[in-house]
Amino acid sequence: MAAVTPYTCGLDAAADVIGGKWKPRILWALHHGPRRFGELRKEVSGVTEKMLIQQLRELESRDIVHREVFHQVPPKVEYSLTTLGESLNVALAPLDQWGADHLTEIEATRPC
Amino acid sequence: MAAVTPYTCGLDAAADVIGGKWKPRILWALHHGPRRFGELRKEVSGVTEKMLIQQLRELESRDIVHREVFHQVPPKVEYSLTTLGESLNVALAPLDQWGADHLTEIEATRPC
DNA sequence: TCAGGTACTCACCAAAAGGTAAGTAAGGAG
DNA sequence: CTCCTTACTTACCTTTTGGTGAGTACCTGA
Repeated sequence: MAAVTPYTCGLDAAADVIGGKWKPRILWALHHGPRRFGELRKEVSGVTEKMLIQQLRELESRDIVHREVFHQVPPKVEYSLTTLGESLNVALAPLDQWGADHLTEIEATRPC
Repeated sequence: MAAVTPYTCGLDAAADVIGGKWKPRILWALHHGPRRFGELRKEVSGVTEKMLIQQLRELESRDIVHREVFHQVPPKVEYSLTTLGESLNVALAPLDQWGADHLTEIEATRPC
């Protein structure tokens, strides 16, 4: 019998979902409520439009974020967390806390 | 005033530590106690020697895992979690749980 | 003398991820 | 008729990450 899942544990699966340079920051930004594309671009500083869209699309296809288009000119698109996305953020909270708690150590051992 | 930290939140810092294709699985394998290099190679199925060492070295430099050499022939090296590593694993537990809980959805929306 | 077992180490290559810069669409304002 | 805003989209390039396969060091036991 071959493995039914490509993942070896839940952590493995979760890592697949939040993997990518900008996803944690996007998730964190959306934690405070729906955001427009342009707002996210500002809040997630350093991200380019291409990367932001790419990551949002991936999160959308994973049903982590919801995309709502308002048919206006100029266009308006709002991104928000789905129920699944909110539960993911809840699971992410302890990790965020860990990172905050050990920020000094983490920075001290940062490569380069 | 420039930012003092390269990280924008704890999650960002944590992601930097656990980033890499094999780190979550290595961490999970070490959760059950110290492991020799050869044991990890078997438990983390699919990993090559080069990648395993590389990731272990990174975790070691971040003070997440401890490396202990036994001066024998043939050589024996044991890897185990440090206190920091254990606390990281604790923070990772909810994420693992989330992944396990939503395995079906995650698989269903997997690209390719 | 030589194979065996363990933990690496290295040179080289392939693939994936990320970055840059320019362009598109749509309609309202001037 | 042109500019403005917003949210993308595309082509192309660079960087990072991961993979392959071979080689090394060490002592032991046959």
